[in-house]
This record gives sequence, C-alpha cells and structure tokens, in this order.
Amino acid sequence: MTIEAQDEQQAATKDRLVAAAISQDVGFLLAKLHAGGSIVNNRALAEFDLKERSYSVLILANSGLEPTQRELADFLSLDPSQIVALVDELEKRKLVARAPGKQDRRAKTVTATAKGSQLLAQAAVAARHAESEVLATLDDGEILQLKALLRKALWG
Amino acid sequence: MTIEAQDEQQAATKDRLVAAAISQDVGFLLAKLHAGGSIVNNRALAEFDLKERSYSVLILANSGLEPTQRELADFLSLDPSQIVALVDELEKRKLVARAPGKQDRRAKTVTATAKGSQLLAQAAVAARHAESEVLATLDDGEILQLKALLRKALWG
DNA sequence: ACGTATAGTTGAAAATGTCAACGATTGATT
DNA sequence: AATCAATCGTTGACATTTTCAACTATACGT
Repeated sequence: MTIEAQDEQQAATKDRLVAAAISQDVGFLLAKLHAGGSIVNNRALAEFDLKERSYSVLILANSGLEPTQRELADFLSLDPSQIVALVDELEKRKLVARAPGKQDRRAKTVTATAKGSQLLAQAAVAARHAESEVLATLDDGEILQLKALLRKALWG
Repeated sequence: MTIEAQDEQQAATKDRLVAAAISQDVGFLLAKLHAGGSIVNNRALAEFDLKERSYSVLILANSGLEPTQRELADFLSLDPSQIVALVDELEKRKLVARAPGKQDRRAKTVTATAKGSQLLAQAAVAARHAESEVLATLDDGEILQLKALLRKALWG
C-alpha cells in the first residue's frame, strides 16, 4: 500500500466512530475536547515549568482577588490537599506568597509575587496560542459563543 | 449570624473568583464543566454499575460499527491497556463480546450482547437526565448550539 | 522468506484523586 | 468568660488512574 493510500485509510478510519450516538453526548464531547486541549496546553506551559493546574493557581493568585486556599480548592474543583501541594511548589519557586487571612487567621491567602506576575505574563501568551490551536476550526465569533455558553452552563 | 445571612455570604464568596481572568479560558471552562458533569453522570450511572468510561465503551460496542479496541482507545483518548481493563469487565458481565477482526486477526472487535443493549437502553435514560441536570441553565436551543460548537471544534 | 510495524495484553512505575485525622482558630451559645 | 461545634490548612494513608515498556501474535511491503 502506498503511503498516500495508507494516510487516506487512516483518515477514514480515525473518525469512523464519530457516527456513534455518543458523539451527541455533551459529557463525552467535553471530555474529549478537554483531553486533547490539556495535552496542547501542558505542552505549551512546559516551557515555563508550569502545568494547567499550577498555571490556574498562578492566574488566580495574580488576580488581585486574594483567594484563600479553600476558595482555590472550591473554584478549581480540587481537594484542599492538592492546593497545598500546588501552592507549596509555587511558593518554593517564589512565584506566589502565602499570607494569613485578614478577618480569619485560619485561612491563608495566596498572592503572586512580582516574579510570578512576570512569568505569568509570558505563560499567558503561550496559553493563548495553545487555545487557538485547539480551537483552530472555530472562527472568532464561534469561540466567543462557545465561551459564553460554557460560562452560562457553569454560573447561569 | 443567621442561617440565611450565612447562605448569602457563602453564595457571595462561592463565585467570587469568577471575576478572574481564567474564567475566559476555554481550557479552564471545559475542565470545570467536565469535572462537575462527571460527578453527576457517574452518580446517575452507578445504579447500573457503570461509570462514564464503561458507559462510553458500551455505547460504541452497541453502535453497530464494530469498533476494534484500538479504535476505542483512539476515539476515547485512552491508553490501549485501559481499554483492555474496561472490556474485560464488561465481557465478564456478559454485556459485550470480543470477536477477532475480519480482515485483521490481530484486532478484536467489541460488540454489545443483547443483555448489554438492554442495560444500555436503561442507562441512557439516566444519562439523559444527568445531562439535563448539568445543563439546567441552558435552554434547548443553547444546548444544541453548544453541542454543535464542541463537535466542530473536535472534527471541523 | 524476511524485516518492520501494529493489535492486544501484561505488569510496573508515576501521577492523581480521595479520605480521615490533627492543631489552630473562629463564632455561636451558655 | 468558658465551652462547643465548625472550619482552614496540613499531613499521611490508601485507592484509582495514567503512562510506559515489554511481549506474543499477526499483517504487510520488499
């Protein structure tokens, strides 16, 4: 078989299963796009020794909202103990700092350092490129629509 | 503090971080909706001793497309070894059967048994209800739009 | 016939997720 | 003021999932 014919057959069989009913299932579509996107995102962020998780924490630490670890756990749908590990690592790299909560001294707020902000600025560029790559088949209007629908599904 | 005031404050703080830039990130929105949806889906499927994974395999096995394990792995974004475990379990429960591929005897196609089809029919009802629950804040037209956009992002 | 590539399988290692306990602190109740 | 239940971050144990490298059997081009 020639290389070209092989490629054609692969292309033909690769998406053969799209016809199945599960391709109408939002949960499945979400999982699949998320899986593919994670690979692209993590590859883009690897240059800065970040992963999706640590990148998310860094963004929130840099938001000016001074989130507590508990809030990070709730918002990122992670167990509090995972936040500890993520913040530990970012703190060790001097990208974020922990501070005791103002009203509640049990809580610790996580804020980005200047170094963290700088790194984030660079990483954000790479993340935007990754997003474009993942959503390459959508035009700008469709991307906005998709974001709006996802946000509405999450927060009404 | 009264219970009502507590609830109000919780509601106020719960989504406080939505204001952060990451709420514009498709990767994050996908991850969060997927995380929440998985919990609802798995809870709905638990009644049938299925999870999202085994449910997906069962649907594809029941599609009439006679997918091979390799195709399942590619389509579900899973490692081939995980397909082995999933099919092993479904086969043990007599919900699917393995058959040697027709042209390629290395490959094994996975097809649903009558028992598998029956169980799937019931599980699909539960899965539809779960999906409605997850997407409760979207109307029917928006759900169709969301599905169309996700499919386009995945397959163009 | 031969060498290369691929399908499924197995098992080990690494990463992630889940959960229960603990000290410190808080806020409500007495 | 003293107490009691609840919450925050942390730790460590345990389960699940992911990732990867072998291996056998089969397929395919040369």
